[in-house]
Amino acid sequence: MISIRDVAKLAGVSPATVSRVMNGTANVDEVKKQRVQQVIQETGFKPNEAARTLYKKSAHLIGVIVPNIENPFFNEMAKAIEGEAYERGYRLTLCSSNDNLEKEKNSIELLGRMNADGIILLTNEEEIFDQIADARIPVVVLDRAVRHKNEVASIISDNYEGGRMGMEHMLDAGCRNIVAMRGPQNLSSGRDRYKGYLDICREKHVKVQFVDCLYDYEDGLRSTEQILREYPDADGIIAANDMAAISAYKILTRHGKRVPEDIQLIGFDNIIMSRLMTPELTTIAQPITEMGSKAAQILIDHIEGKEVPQKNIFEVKLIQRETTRNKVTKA
Amino acid sequence: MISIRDVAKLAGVSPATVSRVMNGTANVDEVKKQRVQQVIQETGFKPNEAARTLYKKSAHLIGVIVPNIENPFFNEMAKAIEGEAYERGYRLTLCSSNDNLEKEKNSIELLGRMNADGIILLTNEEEIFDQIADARIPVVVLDRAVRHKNEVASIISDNYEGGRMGMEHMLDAGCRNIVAMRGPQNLSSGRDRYKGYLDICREKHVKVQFVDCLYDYEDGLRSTEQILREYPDADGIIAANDMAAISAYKILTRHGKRVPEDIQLIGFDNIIMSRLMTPELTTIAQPITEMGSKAAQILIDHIEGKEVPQKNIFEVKLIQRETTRNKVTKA
DNA sequence: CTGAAAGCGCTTACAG
DNA sequence: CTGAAAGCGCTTACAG
Repeated sequence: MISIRDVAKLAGVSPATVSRVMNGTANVDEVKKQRVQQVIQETGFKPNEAARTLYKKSAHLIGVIVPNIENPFFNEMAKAIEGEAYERGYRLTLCSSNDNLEKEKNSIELLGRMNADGIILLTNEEEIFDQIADARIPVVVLDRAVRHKNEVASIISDNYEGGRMGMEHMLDAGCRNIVAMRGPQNLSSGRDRYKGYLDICREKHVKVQFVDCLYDYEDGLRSTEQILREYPDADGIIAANDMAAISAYKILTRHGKRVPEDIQLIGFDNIIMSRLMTPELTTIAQPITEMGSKAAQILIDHIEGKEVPQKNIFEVKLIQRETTRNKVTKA
Repeated sequence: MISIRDVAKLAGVSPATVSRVMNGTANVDEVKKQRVQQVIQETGFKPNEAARTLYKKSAHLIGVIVPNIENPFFNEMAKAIEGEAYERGYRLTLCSSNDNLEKEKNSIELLGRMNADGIILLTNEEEIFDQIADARIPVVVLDRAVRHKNEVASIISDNYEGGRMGMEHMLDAGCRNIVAMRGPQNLSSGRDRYKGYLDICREKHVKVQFVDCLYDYEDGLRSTEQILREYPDADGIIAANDMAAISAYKILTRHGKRVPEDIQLIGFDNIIMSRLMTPELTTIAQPITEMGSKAAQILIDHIEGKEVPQKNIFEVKLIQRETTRNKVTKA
């Protein structure tokens, strides 16, 4: 492999000068600069990042830790993060933790050893923050509201408002017997959505009816069965998220219920799949791509020494599609 | 940050000895070893990977380049790759190229500069191989049949046999007017699936009917419309892949066609979504996870100097679900 | 503007 | 078994 010394020799300058030309880090005599650039061209010299990293203690690397990269929600986030990071000259290294705390910890340790510049965290393990503090790497928390020392910022959408909007829409759509799936209560998104739902119930004097449900397909199946058992006359389901809504649609269909004629259904997130499925899913949209980009942007801004907003809350909005009916005017 | 010299000092040995203890690369006196390990424990010393990389010219890093990480197929592959790589002590850096050749090239160049040990390639840009040759990094090609110099191995499933199986199943299911979506002909998977379909047509004396279709949702929509226009009496569609089948289902439903009563539908790939959708999709399954793992395994084996099989072809199999009917016994 | 020198934090021949 | 030394390939004070 050709090194900076080789280039220097060929161009008749010192390695320091070559470095200065490459990085534009100081003025260099124009003709020498030309010569250096020419030699770089001709030899196809590529600087060794490891050497650079060793000196600068920065690998231009961002670690992204997601619970499961297969999940469309994280997946779309990851894509947005990757896009933004790439634009800014950072690479991304991925860890799909699969709820394996050991793996998460290992990944963070390794990130430290690799001189990663920052971490974007989409998981919720409290324990992990010690590890992060240890590695002394700035972290941006995405879709989670945690408070911790090296946390630079958090990016989240307005789940509370989304919870309200979902319930309001079901009421507007004419549902009179709504059951909510309450999302995981160890996550702020689950808590806030549920709180929004509750507040509308109170304001409109509607009975609170819910079952618990995780954010995944399997548990969506289970909890829909539970709803059908415990609330056989339900005419509306507010799913914990889109994935659970996909499960709900399947179970409802299995039981011969038509959506939205017999029972209406709303999701949360607006993952791509919600639009691909048939019927298309009504849902509360989080701006997933914007949130992912923002996370990368804020982290990199911070890495580069800029001042950065700590709390970043994105608006959600109702996207009405085919699993709920249009607003019915009261008789 | 604490370095190997600090550890050495505290343990009363030389840095070389600490290195030997950490890496188990030579015998070290038992009591010194104990002391070193103790100091490492107490100080929480973590070796700097950049320094190690600089010397060894290996970052224990694998680059994965996919056309689009959002696509469930690549996504599931990526997860499998990540899992295997992690087990073997390699990290993974991700590039979602979005069919941007420039980005792909940049990524590969950067991979070289970062001392990446290998690349797993899921894209099909011919041009890119020059870049790879330039970077002198071994590459394993996944789901693509390309032949090139630094290509260590290729992993692929038996698309030809899958093409045959799909068509045979449609015939068995009682279809008499089948239309195939012919996948992208610049990809071996598209060519081979189509070839399998053709051969069954010939063997069974069935008319060849097809439209062209890319592997994505949008084009699936378009090409299904085309089928309905050009072959209004079709009673079976062989989709280019599962994603296109998802589109087809939507368009068919829009046109008031029931699946499988009026028209039967089969996909290809067995992405997770094919099982989540309602009705569940009949499809030809590729062992996506196994293929991803294998790719990582083979690449790492090669990196570590082992001999490795060049061609790796995985079997496909029919998974009959709800969009086709059971075998009808001939009258 | 520019080069010689030191240093980033490891690893591994080389001697002993 | 073990340490001193050199080297991996850069970057940046420091002098001039």
